[in-house]
Amino acid sequence: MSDATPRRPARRRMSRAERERQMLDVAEDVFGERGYQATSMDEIAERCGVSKPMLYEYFGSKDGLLVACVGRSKAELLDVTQKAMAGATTPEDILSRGMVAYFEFMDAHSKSFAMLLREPMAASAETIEAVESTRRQQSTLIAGVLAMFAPSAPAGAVEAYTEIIIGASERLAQWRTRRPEVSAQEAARHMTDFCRHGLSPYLPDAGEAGPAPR
Amino acid sequence: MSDATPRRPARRRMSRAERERQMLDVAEDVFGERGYQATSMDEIAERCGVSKPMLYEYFGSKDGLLVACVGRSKAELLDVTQKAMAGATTPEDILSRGMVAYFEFMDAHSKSFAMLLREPMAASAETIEAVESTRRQQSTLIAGVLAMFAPSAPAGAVEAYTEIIIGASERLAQWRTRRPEVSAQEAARHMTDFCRHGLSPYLPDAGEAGPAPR
DNA sequence: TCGCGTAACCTACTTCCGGTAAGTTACCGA
DNA sequence: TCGGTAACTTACCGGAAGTAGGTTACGCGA
Repeated sequence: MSDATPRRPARRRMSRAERERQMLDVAEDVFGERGYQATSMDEIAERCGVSKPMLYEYFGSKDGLLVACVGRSKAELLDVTQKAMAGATTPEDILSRGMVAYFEFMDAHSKSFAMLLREPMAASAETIEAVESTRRQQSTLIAGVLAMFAPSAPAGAVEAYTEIIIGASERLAQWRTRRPEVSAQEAARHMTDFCRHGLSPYLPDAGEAGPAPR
Repeated sequence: MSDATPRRPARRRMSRAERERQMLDVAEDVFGERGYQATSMDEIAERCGVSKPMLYEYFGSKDGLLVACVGRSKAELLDVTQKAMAGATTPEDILSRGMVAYFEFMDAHSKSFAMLLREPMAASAETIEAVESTRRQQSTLIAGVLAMFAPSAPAGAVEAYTEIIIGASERLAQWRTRRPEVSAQEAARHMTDFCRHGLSPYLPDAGEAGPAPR
């Protein structure tokens, strides 16, 4: 009556690499569902069909697990955005394609990335550093594009503009999680329009075009 | 040898309002120093010269305490930015003064606000909501300005631009914590320049001015 | 096909911290 | 001076991160 099923259907042994990938998949899901704080290592372990010490064997700590998740996505994000920008020629096109790829990546990882943008926090300096490192990676990409197409811009401005673009992109990505009817293309268009001309088309003429004076 | 001092110098009774203010001051400090996660309620209690249950008496939970801190700053931020913008007339001036006030506010609360921007997360939905509420407050302010000076802009764009400005501001504020040599005025100027004309002054002509086509 | 080394895995614990129940002290007004 | 109440405390609970040490099963050579 009791154990007609030996109760060991899903629990099979796996190689290190295989188990590691599974753990990362599960962790990304659970972190995305519950948020970092509310996620317990026991739950991740259980969903993996494995006991808690295995997670510590593989990732050292709860932070370590999150950092590993971030690290995996980081590589993917760079790959996706770089490939998207590769085909373009004009600055507008580069920015536009890059932004579309960025927003589409966020769609694919919406749950877990929304968490990262919303709550990078909780955790250790290491986690923050991992997220910042992802930002730096994207910043480098953007700064390169800016330097290439706007060689006349002062260095300080390039750096500031890079930060502006990063911050704006992340905020727009979060906004889209609350406004799912806004497509990745629309969001990217808002972004490129704003970057291209800023608010000048809508403002009363006060100084016309040309590099900002003073 | 042991207790020549009766060891009760700071520990005095206080009225509810007085104690509450002190707790918020201490909590803002400690959260700013250690980050949310790494801060223990015991430490805040000790620094207040009071026992832990008092904190729970006053704020209900660790989250509640953080939310109260955020709430207090929220009012101050709105006040400061609104007052700064009051004297201006042109859109550029409004934006510029608002941004300077914002960055100066961040300087004054640098530790704790850097934490909020860096790690809004850790905590509950309530905490996130408190931070988002602060953003909404500032968004309303910005959207109002946009609507007033750019009535021709489509509604969808206004909303998106508001998000862009919020995200960009926060990111620039964080950037300044790593680049202390950048003054609030400089950062504000980068922001206003970018908003006014975007990248167009630096880009090769591809379509001139006018509202973004397509 | 038998054994044996090792990599995958588990049970059972400690510690730390958020949160709470129930009791104690000191101020204030009558 | 004395009682009521607001401010405050000690001493605890439960849950989750992290760990020590032992166990199982798979691969592989003889």
